[in-house]
Amino acid sequence: MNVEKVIKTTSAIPLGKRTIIHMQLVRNKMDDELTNALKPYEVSLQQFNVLRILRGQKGKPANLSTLNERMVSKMSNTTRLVDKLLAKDYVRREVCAANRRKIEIYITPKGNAALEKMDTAILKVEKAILQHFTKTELIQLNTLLDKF
Amino acid sequence: MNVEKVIKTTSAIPLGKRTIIHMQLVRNKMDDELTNALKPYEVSLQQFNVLRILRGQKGKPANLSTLNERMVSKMSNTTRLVDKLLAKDYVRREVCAANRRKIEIYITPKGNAALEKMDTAILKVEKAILQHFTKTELIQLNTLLDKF
DNA sequence: TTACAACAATTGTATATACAAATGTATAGC
DNA sequence: GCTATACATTTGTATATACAATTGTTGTAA
Repeated sequence: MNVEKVIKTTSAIPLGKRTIIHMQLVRNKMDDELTNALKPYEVSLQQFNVLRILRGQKGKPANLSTLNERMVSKMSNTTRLVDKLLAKDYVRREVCAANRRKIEIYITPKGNAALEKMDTAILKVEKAILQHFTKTELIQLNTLLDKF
Repeated sequence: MNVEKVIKTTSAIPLGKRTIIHMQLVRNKMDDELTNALKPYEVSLQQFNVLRILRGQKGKPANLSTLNERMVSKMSNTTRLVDKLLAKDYVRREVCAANRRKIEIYITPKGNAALEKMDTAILKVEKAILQHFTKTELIQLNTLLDKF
């Protein structure tokens, strides 16, 4: 992906600015492709992320603030996001018996089954996105990203 | 920035997935900081981007589809974005005489003056974001990003 | 010249997100 | 036990974005 071509500019961009724009362009592209892959399953990237977190709990519930902490893109409004998953029967919510302020959220078998299908679609896109990278390059990239 | 810490997970993430998450995290962070830097000027990152494009036109107007092509994050609704800039007197819009379907958009002196102040704020944030990178590392990062 | 397709921008509508305020619950200090 | 404070979630509201349909304009081919 060439920055100058994508934003159709001829003038030279300073290295710092270029790097920042580059990061934005790549993430836009990634998000587009991931979102499209999820479209047939009618879940957003955020919802998919929450389902993955819940699966990672291995039966243990997660409450809203925990979900929010672990989400890739934090958002102020996890309640309404979970509402959407609830409407699809992908999650179950219960008031925590020990602390009635907390809400415990579980993934349902239906949610798990849907998630498995999404996994396949996502994995395919991930491979496509990273197809031009060798393992060494990916490690190198991760090392550089750590510096942010 | 450590992926595992940010999303508070202990389980190992496969290299590919980790890279993609990493990119998202970094861009979230960058966008947050850039958006905050622009907050005092009451413009969004998108609006700032449009102003910069218009300045780059050096007096020549840009129409909406041109703006959209050059924006870092393309969006379907450039009309309303320009409406906002218009409301602040940062831009001027005219129907193109040669092709009345087209709208010509110019940055105003007021827009230019505001943009200059924003530049300073943005430059400061850009430096902060990239403070841990050497020039060589930035070049290396850009080369890797080209592979997407 | 008229009919039709392509183009450029705008508008309508649904959905998503950000931010602040409100609700209900638990905890700590007196 | 009572009050104030902190906590966890929910709700209200404004703003942003995505997507489709519409409007007005131009170019073209019969």
